[in-house]
Amino acid sequence: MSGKKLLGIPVLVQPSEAEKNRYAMQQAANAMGGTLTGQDVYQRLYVGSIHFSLTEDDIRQIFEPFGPLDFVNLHKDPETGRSKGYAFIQYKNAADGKQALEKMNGFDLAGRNLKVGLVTEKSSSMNIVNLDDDDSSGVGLTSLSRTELMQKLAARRTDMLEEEHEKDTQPQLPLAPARPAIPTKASRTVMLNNMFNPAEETEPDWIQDLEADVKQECEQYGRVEHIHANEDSLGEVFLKFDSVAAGEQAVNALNGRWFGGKQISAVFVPEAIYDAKFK
DNA sequence: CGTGAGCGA
Repeated sequence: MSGKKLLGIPVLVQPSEAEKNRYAMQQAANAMGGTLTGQDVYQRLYVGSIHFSLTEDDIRQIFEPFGPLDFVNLHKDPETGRSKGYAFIQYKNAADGKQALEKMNGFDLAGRNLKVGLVTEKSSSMNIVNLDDDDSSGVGLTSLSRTELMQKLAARRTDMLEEEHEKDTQPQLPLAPARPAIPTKASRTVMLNNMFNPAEETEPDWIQDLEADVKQECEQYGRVEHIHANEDSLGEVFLKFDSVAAGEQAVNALNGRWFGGKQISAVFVPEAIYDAKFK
């Protein structure tokens, strides 16, 4: 499966890591006098290298296709609410967890390779029942991640429609993971965020100047057919390229990059939504 | 300045 492309995204499978963890885990389990059975270890998984813009809900969407989850626990900095990039998840059934580990370890999600492994248990407190009230998906969002969230919600809707469509051909356990609802649906229409702060702008024509600059800068990825900077936002710039490939290049090149002291994000916008916005 | 991988309250 290594090197295979899923959703136009390369998949890297790293069996050595998983294998290492498995050995360590089973030895630990044996040493502990059999508190953990060979099945149990697969229920709880460590998921690392998660893109920082993904929420607990996103993680759930990505891993739930393998089977029902008890909880998803994405670790965040309590101060800022920012993701720390790793999570613990628990499946109701160990067999599902095994599938998830094998299929999702190394999965290139939003530009990062997911690390999925067995949990290295802490010595004490191992049977905390962590019930997860999952309606906290909107807490501590910066204005930047809020727009990304809206992005993802929009993407999720179309995903659900597509999944409905595929339902009759889907087996119980998908061979390949169902399309995760991630902000990575490639399109030629793109939104940049945090490109400017209107409060800091003084020139009367700053918005036009900015559009011209951004357009010129972005022509290296492909022909820019349309651009619009939203002056009532915290730096939104919408771009339509001439091809999906160009949009992908732009997102890959620009997302996370720094631009005049601000870190910008670049996400795909479904073309239909884009068109509806600007007509 | 810049989330590097990271095994939790």
